Amino acid sequence: MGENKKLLLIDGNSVAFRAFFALHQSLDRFVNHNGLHTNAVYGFKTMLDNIITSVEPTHVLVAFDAGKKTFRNKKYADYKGGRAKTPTELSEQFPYVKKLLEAYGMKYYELQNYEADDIIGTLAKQAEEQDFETTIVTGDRDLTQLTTTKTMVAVTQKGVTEVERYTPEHVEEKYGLKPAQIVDMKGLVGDSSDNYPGVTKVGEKTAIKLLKQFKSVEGIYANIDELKKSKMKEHLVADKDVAFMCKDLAQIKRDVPLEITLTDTTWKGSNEKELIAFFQEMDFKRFLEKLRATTPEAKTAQVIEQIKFVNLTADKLAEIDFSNPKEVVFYLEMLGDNYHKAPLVGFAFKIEGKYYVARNTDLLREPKLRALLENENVVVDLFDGKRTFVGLNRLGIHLANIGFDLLLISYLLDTSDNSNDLGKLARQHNYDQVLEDEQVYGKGVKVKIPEDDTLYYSHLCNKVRTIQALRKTLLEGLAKNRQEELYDKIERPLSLVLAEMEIDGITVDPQKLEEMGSEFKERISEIKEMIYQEAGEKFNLNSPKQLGVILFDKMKLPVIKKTKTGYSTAVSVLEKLRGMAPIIDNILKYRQIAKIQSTYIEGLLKVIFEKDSKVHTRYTQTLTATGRLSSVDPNLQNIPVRLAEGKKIRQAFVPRKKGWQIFSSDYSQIELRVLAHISHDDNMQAAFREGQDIHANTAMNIFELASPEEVTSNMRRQAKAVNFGIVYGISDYGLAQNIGITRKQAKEFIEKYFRIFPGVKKYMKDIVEKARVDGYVETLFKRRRYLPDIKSRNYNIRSFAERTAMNTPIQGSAADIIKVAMINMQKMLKEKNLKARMLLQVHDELIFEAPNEEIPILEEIVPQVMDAAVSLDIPLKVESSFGKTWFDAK
DNA sequence: ATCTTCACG
DNA sequence: ACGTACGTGAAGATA
Repeated sequence: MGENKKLLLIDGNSVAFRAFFALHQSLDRFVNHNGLHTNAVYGFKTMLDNIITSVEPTHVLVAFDAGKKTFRNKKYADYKGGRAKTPTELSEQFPYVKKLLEAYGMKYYELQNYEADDIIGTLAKQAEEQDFETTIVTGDRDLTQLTTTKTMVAVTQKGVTEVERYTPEHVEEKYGLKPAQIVDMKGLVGDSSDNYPGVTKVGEKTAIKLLKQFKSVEGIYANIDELKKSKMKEHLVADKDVAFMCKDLAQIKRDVPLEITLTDTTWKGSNEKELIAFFQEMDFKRFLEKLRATTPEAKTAQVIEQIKFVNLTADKLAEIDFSNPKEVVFYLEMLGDNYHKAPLVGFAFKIEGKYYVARNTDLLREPKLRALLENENVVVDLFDGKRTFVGLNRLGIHLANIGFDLLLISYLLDTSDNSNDLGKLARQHNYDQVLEDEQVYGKGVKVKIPEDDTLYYSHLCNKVRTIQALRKTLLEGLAKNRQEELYDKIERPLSLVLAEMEIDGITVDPQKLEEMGSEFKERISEIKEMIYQEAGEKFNLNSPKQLGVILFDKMKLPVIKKTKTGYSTAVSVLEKLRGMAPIIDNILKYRQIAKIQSTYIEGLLKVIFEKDSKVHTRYTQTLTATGRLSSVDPNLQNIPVRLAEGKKIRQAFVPRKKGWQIFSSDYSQIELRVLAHISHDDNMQAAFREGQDIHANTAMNIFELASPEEVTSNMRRQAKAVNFGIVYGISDYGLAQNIGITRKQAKEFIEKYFRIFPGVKKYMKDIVEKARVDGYVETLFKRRRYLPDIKSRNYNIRSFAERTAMNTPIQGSAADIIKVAMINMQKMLKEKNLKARMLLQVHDELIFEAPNEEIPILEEIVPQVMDAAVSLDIPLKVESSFGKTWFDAK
């Protein structure tokens, strides 16, 4: 029986200290939702996992120091004196380290008047007598004195994951001493962190030499006369009392009157449920996921209270009377991301306290249910209103009144944590009575709806319950942030506007794409041939790695930039190599056309819906950190426009009917106008009020010109880059890179800029300061972005957060403005009974299709509505155009 | 899954 | 001294 007993003893304080300082540089990133620092807990946990894996203990005890004073202070009042106070960021974590241990099912112990060392020493001795194999983990090398053939001491290295294992052999090898002599060495050398001095001028080297000769402190003094006359001898004689006292202090006690026995330290493993709860409290998301993924028991360990539900059928529906419901919580399930075509596989709802659930979504078309969803007086709470609206629309049902949208509100509360999975998101709000879809449906190619009714129906009902459970807290959060208006007046109505735009889709002419495709295909193979000729071999042109070998190894062209994995072959690099070899121009041309071909011709063709020859993008409303939309499947916000070849793609985007036009309006320099508004900069505001060309104006100022006529196109181009730089949170380096000037020149530009626009300079300073104080920045409409990195000690991380602080209110407010315009625009089109449809949003422009006869109306009302979206200190400016394709609307 | 590149505002 | 512009999505290669 004896040979299997393995005891693990951990010096809790020492390991927590090590963990804390090992992760000190990322202190700011380890903060949970309650503002608690968690780096030491995290490091401690990592250490525990490692040591458990390697030791596989049967018994565990974690010892802590109890209070400040111990018996050693009676012997030496200054023991551990002059120590810097434990940082509060660490001391606040000790209770949670203990909580972690409880979840791990590990005993911990502390005893007044003794240090953790002494508890460990005592138990190690007992373990020795009872034939345990013992491992001691600590950050303190003093404990190596406890090393024996049956007791190994693992001392944490720089981090906490690596340890140095001390066996008697290793001690011998490292110091040339027996473990028991470590105390003698301490007595001679002293310990600055424990604040006892040792013998003057005796360090580790001298101490070891002496101990090799005389075995112990006692031995040294018994034979002190044998030593030759030396300064060292004088010190030894003078500090004799000190040496004995220090040895005594360093000696770990092995007979502490413990109230626990080794039997009490028996370890039976961790409590999964408690661990999950604990990780949730700490916001240890990766550990949580790992736990769920790797331990099958974890799934069952998470107790989810079973919901009683009615499995709805047409027959049962007939018996139910939804007398006069005011409110319903509803969830529609689809299998797949693309809700324009994903199979509708089930639904669940709660009404008047009861849950109903079914697989067959056709039931929703039954008059009773349809009436419920289409009733304007019934508020429907849900998760992802846009998705639900589009899904129901496919059943011919028009969802009338959305109340609480869990996904949308969760995003508004914190734009940076934006999961689209209900279960994942619920856990972020500390609610765990629902699984993630991946856990129920699987992932990758194996995704499927469970055949087991109870399992599946419970999951759907759990989702409904989650929506209801989180409603109150999240709405309170919204109120606390004063974001009710942002939700009620902007995001919620916008979700429906977007739904309609997505459902409408935009017509794409596949023949046109095919036509262009075959043309590009020919050119690609021509250029390819030329490149292979010049390279002298064939290779995969799409591989930056292989291209790098050709250019930099074979052709010996100069390396301009490297990436993590090798040579960079990006455009900026190739441009610098231009003229050195004709191959470069061909590569650039190849890249340009290959991109158009693969992404925009082939890519777009793949996503055209057969039945209507349209593409139906999805706008992600809850993704970007700034409040912008994004567009996927296909992305219609990055259709080429800058270069002539790519721009042709736009010829394939056509109106849905003959005799219709594509109409487009865009905000001119909206971000700079927003900046002029929020910075209150007089000069910038004046420039906009006077309707000046802002970039030319900037050029005049930074180049100190007397009149606008002196502004050359190059000056204007550079000034424009400066303006962009300002919006992005300027740095001299970035600007220099961008316009190919020296960093010094860039710096001068920026300084001049700030002299001309002092209000802007002040804004930049103030907003960074605000972010530091509040922890977040806001847009005009109170959209919020948290910036914890702004306090980072890491220059790069902090600088990035500072630029973000400057940029987000600008980019985000511009996003707010166009969102308002979209809502008003859609309303206007309906009120005026126009056939025109709003189809696309590309950050600062709106794209419509309309019959010819409505074009003059749009020309009037679209700019009007966009203009009036918000009232700033300065006017907004909107420019419009139209044509028979998107290409022609320029 | 991650990296690199490149399309857009 | 540090080493970047802000915000996105898609394709293809490579591990």
